[in-house]
Amino acid sequence: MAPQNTERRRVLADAAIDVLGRQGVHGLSHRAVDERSGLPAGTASNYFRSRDALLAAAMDRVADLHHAEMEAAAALETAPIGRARLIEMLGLSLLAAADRNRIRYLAVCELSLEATRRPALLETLTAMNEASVRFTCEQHRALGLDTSVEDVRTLILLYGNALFGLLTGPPERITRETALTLAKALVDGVLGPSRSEG
Amino acid sequence: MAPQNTERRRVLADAAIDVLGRQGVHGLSHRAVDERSGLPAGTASNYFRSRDALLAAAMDRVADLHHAEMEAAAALETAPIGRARLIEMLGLSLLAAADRNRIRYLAVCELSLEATRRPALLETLTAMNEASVRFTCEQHRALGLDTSVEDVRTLILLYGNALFGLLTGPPERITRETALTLAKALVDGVLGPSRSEG
DNA sequence: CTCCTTTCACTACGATCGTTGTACTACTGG
DNA sequence: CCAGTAGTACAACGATCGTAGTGAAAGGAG
Repeated sequence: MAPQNTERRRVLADAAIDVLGRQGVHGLSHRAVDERSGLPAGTASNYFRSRDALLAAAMDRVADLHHAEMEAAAALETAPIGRARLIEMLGLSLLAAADRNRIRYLAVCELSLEATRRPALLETLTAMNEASVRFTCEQHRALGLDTSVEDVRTLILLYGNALFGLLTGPPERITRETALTLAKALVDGVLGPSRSEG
Repeated sequence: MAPQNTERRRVLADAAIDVLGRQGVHGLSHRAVDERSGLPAGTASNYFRSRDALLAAAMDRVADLHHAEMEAAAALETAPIGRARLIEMLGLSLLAAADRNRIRYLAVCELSLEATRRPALLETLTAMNEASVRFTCEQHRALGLDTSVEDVRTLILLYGNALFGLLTGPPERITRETALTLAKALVDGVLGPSRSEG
């Protein structure tokens, strides 16, 4: 029977994300995950009996990490903020994702593309996106911004994909400056130039 | 010796793009390209002796197609245009890429991600991007818009990646309406709200 | 202690992969 | 007509893949 040990499953899922980010979908195999995790050979195939299951585990784990990060970021900011501060927050978050968490978000890109062909992945991916939208909506309200749901959706779509551009482009373009420029373009473009400057 | 027959190389490269778009990088193999192209088994491995060469061929071909398409689109519009028309052009181009040419641009996304780990691919990819930037600059000038090089660069980065979002998201969101909304956000965000309405 | 169930490490199998090599075919100039 | 050359089809190699199975360890029940 397939073992349930959650801690090991987590370790394996993290290793899978690492492999995805570094070697891409083509590099993901049970054996590669075994090596990356440092666990004995055969362990990955033992916990996730198929490659599909491995992919799904990586996707789930990535969604969890993403949610945790969102909540952590939200906890830092509670008082109402203005347009300028919103841009800064978005820009810094963009930079962190492209720089510090580069490998993980590269894995997200790989998984997003893979989800195109795997309904199961697409499901948790869109769920993750919907959660982001809901969460960001609440967050905007808490910060005193009355952004519409549709605008938030557009903002998140553009944000996620500016990230893709940053990740796949020349690495030297991953700077605080570029990230802030992008964030400003996103916010100004979606919310309008300066409807509620504060 | 490796055969030079350009026509066959083109057919094989097109088949490789098709495989990339439909099955992803993981699905790309000499044999898969043979099947997709309808050519006899072994042909792909004959023309492109390694998988790397196959990937590079797909990348080159994609760049060629992209350039051809840009020039074709440019030929349709010669007189000066205003902000509104620019948004419409961008939006329709976005829609076409996500809908009509879906498979090909999915392949571009796969290749972009792969380029992260393959310097050779990254080279032609950034060359393709630079060409787009230069081309778009000239085009903007010809259309009576004085967009700065940096703004064009940002615009193209966001454009290319809004495309990623459209491609990887739920298919039902690929509509003329969404495309135009995105285009408007891009233009307004990068160029400012309405500095030179016309 | 003994038995039994659960968890785990490890092995084995067929299939497919990337790659290279070899034989057939269709032209070239003589 | 016959070499010689370039292009093509096809076969074969070891390596790796995805998956399933098997036997050992661990831990609780009687």
